[in-house]
Amino acid sequence: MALEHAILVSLLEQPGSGYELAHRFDRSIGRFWTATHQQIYRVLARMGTDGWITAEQVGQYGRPDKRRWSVTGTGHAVLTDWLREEVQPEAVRHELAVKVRGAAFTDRAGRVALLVEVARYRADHEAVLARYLAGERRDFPGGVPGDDRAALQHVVLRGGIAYERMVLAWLDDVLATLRGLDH
Amino acid sequence: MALEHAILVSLLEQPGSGYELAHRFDRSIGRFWTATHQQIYRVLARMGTDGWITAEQVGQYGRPDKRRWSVTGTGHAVLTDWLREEVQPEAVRHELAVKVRGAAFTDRAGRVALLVEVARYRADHEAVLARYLAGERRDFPGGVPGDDRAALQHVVLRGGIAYERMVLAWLDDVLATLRGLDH
DNA sequence: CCGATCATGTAATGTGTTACATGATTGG
DNA sequence: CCAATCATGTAACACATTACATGATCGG
Repeated sequence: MALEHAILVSLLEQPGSGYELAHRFDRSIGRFWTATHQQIYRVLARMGTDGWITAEQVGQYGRPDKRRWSVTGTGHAVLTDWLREEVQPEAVRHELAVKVRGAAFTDRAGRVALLVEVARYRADHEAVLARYLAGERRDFPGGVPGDDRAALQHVVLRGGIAYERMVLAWLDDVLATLRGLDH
Repeated sequence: MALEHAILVSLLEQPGSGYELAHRFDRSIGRFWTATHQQIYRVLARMGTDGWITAEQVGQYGRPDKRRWSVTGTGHAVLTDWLREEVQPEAVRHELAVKVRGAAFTDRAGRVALLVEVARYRADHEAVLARYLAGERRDFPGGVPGDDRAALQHVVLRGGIAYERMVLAWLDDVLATLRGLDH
């Protein structure tokens, strides 16, 4: 219901090709909305025919041509309307929580395997946190807010940082709990 | 990829009908995996034909008959195999974060509307936290762990509590940021 | 010359959502 | 008698994922 809107925000921040958008959805935007390039191309095509965005053909020397999409007046209006709608409760899908409860129904070897996997998963999240903190130092040095756009991007990044810190603390709790089970 | 597994865990904890499962997915399991009754019935049927679960017809006086599903040996084996697989990175979909960044492209009135909506959303999360804490007092009084299953259920609940506290703190940050923008 | 990057897509399948559909009992 | 709860499903559609497909240039 909102990939369109995430794309509108991203193109308003910076016009670009489907390929570039796919990369942003792997990096900055992907922190809070994921999408693959296949999804993005399909939705861009629909948004184009609906008049929310327009493409400008950009010839590049030694590169395939690309289409630089930017948001039209209609697209901007669609976004402002959407911003006024209620925020829907998030659909939660936390696989690890299912596995932790499932650990009650496996043997000692299975629990040890889960413990190892949780430790690996924890390392992934530690790396994500490190990336966020590096991005924060790079893009928001000194903690002084620039313009409104930067202030809003920064508060979203702080959300990502807070999320990762919470996850790491919880994973420590999970590890301690798994270690404390009767074997 | 894992609604089946969430259902296996839930049925191992307690056999029950599709209707009952739908309710659990509205309450306890729904904290970390959401599903509607239509999805659940479809998946239950497939799991039944695959031999992961079996139904026992339960006649009830003054109620429609129901099918009490329970997990077979095959189903249990499917679950233990799945527990050994890698945990996939979660697909993040955080609509509010998109809206916050989108707020850079709307006018003062739109930002005020968003502020009001964030406050409402915050109240929802405060209510969820209160429910979790009440559930914790009810199901895990004194903080003394019972058996393994209770210890695992409790650590998952603590994760939900930590998540809600993190969200509330971040929403305060968002509210302060929105109030601090140049108008 | 080979792998990475740039750039765009189609096709098939799987999953999720919304709407529709039925019918009984219990409690107010 | 009416709304809520128990109980089960189908059908249509929307959305997401995975696999397949192409073809150019740049750097080592």
